[in-house]
Amino acid sequence: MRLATWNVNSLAVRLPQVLEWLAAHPQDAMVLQETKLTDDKFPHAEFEAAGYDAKWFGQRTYNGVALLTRGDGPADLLRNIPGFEDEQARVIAGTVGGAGGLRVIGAYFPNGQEPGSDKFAYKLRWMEALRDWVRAELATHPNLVLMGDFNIAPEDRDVYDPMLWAGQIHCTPEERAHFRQLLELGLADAFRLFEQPPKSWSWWDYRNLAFRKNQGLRIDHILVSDALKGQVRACGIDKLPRKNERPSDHAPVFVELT
DNA sequence: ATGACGGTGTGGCACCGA
Repeated sequence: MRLATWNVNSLAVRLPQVLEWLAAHPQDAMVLQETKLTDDKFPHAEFEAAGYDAKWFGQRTYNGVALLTRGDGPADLLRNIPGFEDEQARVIAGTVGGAGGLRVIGAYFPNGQEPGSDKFAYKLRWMEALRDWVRAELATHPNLVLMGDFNIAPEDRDVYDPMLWAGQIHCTPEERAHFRQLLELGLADAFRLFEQPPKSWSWWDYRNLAFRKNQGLRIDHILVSDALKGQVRACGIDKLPRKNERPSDHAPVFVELT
């Protein structure tokens, strides 16, 4: 089973690249973030033509998420965190493979802008709500994957210049504590289950030739539940799409389960 | 290093992302 996540930074711009990537790397489930499309504009026909069922949840200008799956489409679909009032479209979840199947949660964590800001406070509240909800999901779905753009670099080795980024957004102690709390629910960072090349990032700033200089952060993640941990065969980041002519600033992250 | 890039929506720029 193959699963992937990609922050596409506008699906209107990146649809051809997503279809191209899926053609080269077929997935059983893929989640997208930052589609930036209202629901009436979602290109579901293009995904259906490529063999994918699509579920989507978007809004104007910002945010927006989608869940692409092979087959009949996911069960028990959820949009955003139950009980958490949110005007922003950031979460989509569904179960693939029928009853007792795999619970797939795609999430676009808030950026947070700057520690101490209103947006940072929203990020913290949002992460608390997510954690509490994922805990409940795990209780009913032991086979669970939480993946997406976390906007958190969990450790210094996930940052090209940890001194420069110390205490900055994505790297604050509060954000990292929240990431650890997710792991403590019984989830594992699939990327770190394997030997990985040093300086592995999933995002590079558009500015300052950051990609060419490999100055980036690893902020896109795939967390697998303890029940699935033994089934993880591979996890990696595909940098190639970042070399496209009009790339997203993020690269897709993928995992293979037996 | 955060002005630098890129997307959106608006309108001749501002806002936001990370």
